[in-house]
Amino acid sequence: MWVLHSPQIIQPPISSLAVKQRTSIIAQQSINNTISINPTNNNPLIQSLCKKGHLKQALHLLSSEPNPTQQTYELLILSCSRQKSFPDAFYVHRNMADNGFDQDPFLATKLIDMYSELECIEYARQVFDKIPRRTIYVWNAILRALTLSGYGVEALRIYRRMNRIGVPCDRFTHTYALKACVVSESVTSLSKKGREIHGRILRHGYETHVHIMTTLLDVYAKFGNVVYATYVFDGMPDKNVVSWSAMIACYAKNEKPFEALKLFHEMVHQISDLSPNSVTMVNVLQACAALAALELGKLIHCYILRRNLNSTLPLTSALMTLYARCGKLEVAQKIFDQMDKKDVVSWNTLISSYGIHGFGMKAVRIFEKMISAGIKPSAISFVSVLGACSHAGLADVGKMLFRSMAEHHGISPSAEHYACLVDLLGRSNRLYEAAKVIENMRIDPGPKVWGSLLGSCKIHCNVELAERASSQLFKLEPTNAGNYVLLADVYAEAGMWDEVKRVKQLLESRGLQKVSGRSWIEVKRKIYSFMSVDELNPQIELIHALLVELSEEMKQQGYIPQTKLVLYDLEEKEKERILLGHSEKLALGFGLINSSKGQTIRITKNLRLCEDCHTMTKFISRFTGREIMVRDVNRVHRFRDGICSCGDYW
DNA sequence: TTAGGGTTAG
Repeated sequence: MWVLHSPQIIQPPISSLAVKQRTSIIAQQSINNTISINPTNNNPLIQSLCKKGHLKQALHLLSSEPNPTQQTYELLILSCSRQKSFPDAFYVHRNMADNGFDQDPFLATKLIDMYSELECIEYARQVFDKIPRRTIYVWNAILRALTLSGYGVEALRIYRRMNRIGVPCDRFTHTYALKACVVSESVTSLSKKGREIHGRILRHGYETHVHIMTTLLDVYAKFGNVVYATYVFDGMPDKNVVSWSAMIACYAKNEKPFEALKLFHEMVHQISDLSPNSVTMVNVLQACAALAALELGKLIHCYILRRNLNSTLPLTSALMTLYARCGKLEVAQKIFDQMDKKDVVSWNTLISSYGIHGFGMKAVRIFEKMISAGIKPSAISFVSVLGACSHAGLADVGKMLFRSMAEHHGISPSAEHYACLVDLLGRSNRLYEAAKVIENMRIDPGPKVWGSLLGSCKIHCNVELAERASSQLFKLEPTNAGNYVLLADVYAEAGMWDEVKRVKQLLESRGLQKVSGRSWIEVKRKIYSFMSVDELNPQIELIHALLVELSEEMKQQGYIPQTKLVLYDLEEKEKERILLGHSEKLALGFGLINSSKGQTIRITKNLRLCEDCHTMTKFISRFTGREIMVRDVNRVHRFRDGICSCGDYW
């Protein structure tokens, strides 16, 4: 799999102009009296030129230096890395080989780092292979290089080899090996690998080492294993701001935003010698964004300003996301406008912010503006802009952008991009076109692509394609209960109750449980959580009474409860009762009771907003004169005066 | 000579 090239192809460009330049530089340095010149030893001058960033001149001197030293090569290598110059790097490497330095273990480490920096991992591997005497630095360098380049499996193979042949690993080796576990495709096997490394770390007595244990915690977090991550965190005798931030990140990214906020609170109020930094705050903002906790998020924003924490690019993007996901698109835009420096992530954040609010064309315009501003779109830029087209029903614009990815931007569409395209076409009820896209895919359509098709089949009730998609999904993700529920939804919509029963039996026989609908609402800076048919809230009776009253009022105005959405063979009345118990309706009822008239009601839901809840929320917004925002798993819905910003397309 | 936590989408 490694492409081997001989480092003897590229010749250094030496011209008479270069010789003149060299003479002139020596003269200038001499006049400035900064460097003492020894005509038989160019090493000090080469080193000085490297330190000052004059790589080309340094290289011209190297060509006539008969005895380059190790330090000279070290600085040249560093300079090539900094200037990202592959031909120069190659030239230095060749020169080293000519002078017998290419097998020096110290310089080999530097060469591996350099090739890694230049994204030429095959050359790094070649350097490693040719070193007869490998110090632990050399082993660690190749582990680091492979991991940074995404070759996690290769890195772990080397780690295994080290253990097999008895190379004594140090604390860096374990850290790199742990990180290698994360950068790979096969999550299951590597999760097991992580546990093996965990065991080895304990056997080597590193259980109190803060760097290693924080990395270990982070690896478990990235595999979604919150229990193991918490176990590692709790067992750490010394925790610093990085360990705390990693644990907060673990909760924030694994759908445990309450735990993330609780841990942050503990960090601030109970650990006196630790101060949160901007990285900590990024994770805290993510937790607020997940809950659409605007008031709490504003408090956190004030905390950041008061503590004068560095407004780094990630922190600013996290703030934009917070406001956008809480429905405050204009604030996100304002933050973006005030940024001195913007990177591709800042632009992506703005694109997706407009996207989730349903402003598809605006998102496309921002995407174009980003390109005009000289920012190269990333793979995520396309996910963002295609997602924005999908939310707004801009199927043809999205198709055009999809084509432009490879044609104009040199990005090969990944399964995620195909999933966006399938979603885009599927939602627009171009289901057979979407299925055709899957048929013609050059890469393996993974669960995301089939999942997109199944999701669209649910919206447009297409039994044939839903069966096709779900048969694939049942093979690819046999334990994902959501796929069974979607298929059952399609059958229920089509009135195929025997099939509904069969799918539900399949779900039960496999011991799976569907993800319960959950909604959150923030009232007076406190967040309240609701589940369907919630009996825990002390105001539940009051909420039910209010919802029944509103429902009756709606019926008089022509509303028909969409009882077909209830997957149980029950009496109509009972189905209506179940519909009224949906978590988003309970949260809405709670919001109506506990907030004053001028306030916007903000609700978050962990799944797609149900059609009946959508209809009812539209009505309530008009009937009560309230502005209601519901952010579901896909997008933001703003209900005002009986109309939703999604235009009933979501 | 080397090290840990961060933003965007789905």
